[in-house]
Amino acid sequence: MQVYLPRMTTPTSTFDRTRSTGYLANHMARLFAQRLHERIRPLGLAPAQFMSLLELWENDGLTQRELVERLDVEQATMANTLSRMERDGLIERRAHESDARAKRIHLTDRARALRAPAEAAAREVNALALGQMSAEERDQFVGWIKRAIAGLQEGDEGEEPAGR
Amino acid sequence: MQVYLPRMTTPTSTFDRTRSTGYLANHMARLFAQRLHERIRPLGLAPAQFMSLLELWENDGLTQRELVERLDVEQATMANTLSRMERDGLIERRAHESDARAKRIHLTDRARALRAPAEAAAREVNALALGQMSAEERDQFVGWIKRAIAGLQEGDEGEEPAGR
DNA sequence: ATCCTTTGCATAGCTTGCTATCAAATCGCA
DNA sequence: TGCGATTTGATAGCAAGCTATGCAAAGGAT
Repeated sequence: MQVYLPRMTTPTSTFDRTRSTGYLANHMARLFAQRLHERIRPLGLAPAQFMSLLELWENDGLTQRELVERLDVEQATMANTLSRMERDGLIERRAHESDARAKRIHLTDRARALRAPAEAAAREVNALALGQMSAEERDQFVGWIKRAIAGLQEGDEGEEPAGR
Repeated sequence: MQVYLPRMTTPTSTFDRTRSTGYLANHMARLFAQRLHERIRPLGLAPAQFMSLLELWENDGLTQRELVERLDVEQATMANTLSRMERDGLIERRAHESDARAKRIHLTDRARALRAPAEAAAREVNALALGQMSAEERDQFVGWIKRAIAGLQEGDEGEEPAGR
């Protein structure tokens, strides 16, 4: 039954961060990055470099633009990450054969050699997070994250009006 | 039935980032931050400032150390965030009454006034992400994120041996 | 052929995360 | 009492995310 409670001057728990998906997503992502970083640091890698390598290991010679589209980061972010990777001897930027503006990103031998240990590190970190879950639970978890991503992408302010 | 396939020189899809929880968690968190930022930017707020305000709105006068523990970021990160908030007139650092090292963080009127619109923005973003999910699904999703967080925290290398 | 727009990349400047150090204050204990 | 160890906070330096700009090359339309 509904009863009247004395009105508090300060509203309590108006927004509970410990129950906010956005807050928890941020926390979880920071922890993922930390655990990954401590494991790949000995390889001379940082998390965003590993992310870029994941794509380049499969598709050597992509342009910066293609990487940007596949990894969904801003062009400027990718340009800076690639510069650090070039500095560290992981990639080379070679001229594009038919477009003088573009450059093809090619892996060095060093970068190719890091594939197995780096991927093993990432699998280790995923296992930490998913530890107790069954295969079905993991699939459902991943599915929900993907649904959340889709919802957040639709919510983009600058979204193009459909059909253009 | 198991058949032998020709051995590829390059292992294909050794690690599929589109199925990696860590990769997806990073992507989801970036999108959450982007959607939140576009909504609270007009208020003069950035995401980490909002996160700190969530705690200070409930507990004005915490020390930096207390904020660090509650939000699980490094002390240096919090010190810098607080400096920007001070610069922007959101907080004041006042002397602690019994410990000359510590400072109490107090909100300004401006910060207090931003509570309602900022929390509304955050709720909007959460709704974008959770859009179609039922209440039960949301609870389960949040529960799994928390389990992942717990697993990742245990996996901390520098963890203290239990009982010390 | 010549403009104008679009595209690919680089750069500057900002926030937020991290590690590593440092100074000052406090605490604990001999 | 005093001294070493711990604690609190600031600062430097780096990675990686973002927006905003600028430039040169490519493409398109007239």
